[in-house]
Amino acid sequence: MITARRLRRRFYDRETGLVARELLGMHLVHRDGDILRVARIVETEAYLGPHDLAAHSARGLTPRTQPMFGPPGHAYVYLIYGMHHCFNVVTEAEGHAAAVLVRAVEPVANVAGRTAGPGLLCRAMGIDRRLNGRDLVGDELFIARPPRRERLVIVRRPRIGVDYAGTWASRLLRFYIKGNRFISRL
DNA sequence: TGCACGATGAAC
DNA sequence: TTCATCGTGCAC
Repeated sequence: MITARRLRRRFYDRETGLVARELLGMHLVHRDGDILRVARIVETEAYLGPHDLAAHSARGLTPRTQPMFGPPGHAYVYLIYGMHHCFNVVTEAEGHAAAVLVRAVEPVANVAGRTAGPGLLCRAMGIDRRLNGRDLVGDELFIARPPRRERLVIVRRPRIGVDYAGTWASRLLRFYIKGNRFISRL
């Protein structure tokens, strides 16, 4: 059972940049009705908290950003540009309001269509706002260690689409697996 | 109640 | 480079 390899709460209750890096290579799992969709995480971005001007939590606690302010190991799913969903995992202690955006995945099982981009991977994996706030230490939506431990070369880059965030725009908080062909942008 | 805009993706 | 499309947050 893949649930035996599921990440526990304490994995998420750590520094967000570290969680973003360690999520690379992990398997994102969505029990979508009778179908178990599995994909390997290959690209992430860290959003550190209210002091990070690129983070949604920088505008304070609002109905939308509520999951970010909640306990670690929960999903934060929101709609962007009126048509695309973005999937994040909440990190660090409750109230810290940090999260990791999953930007690209590589299909492993029951995932069809393109997955190189936050909106595309949500569509391919059947993730939408119904899953907002979902506990990732559960059976419907979770992240699990891959069957084999592998050595990865990780690339660090500035985050995508946050040019408005002043000095925070240039921080190296985007991470991806070097050479992977599912990366959203080089 | 109105309005500017976005952690995107696709077309041109 | 432009545009589709609409929820969110904040101004009025």
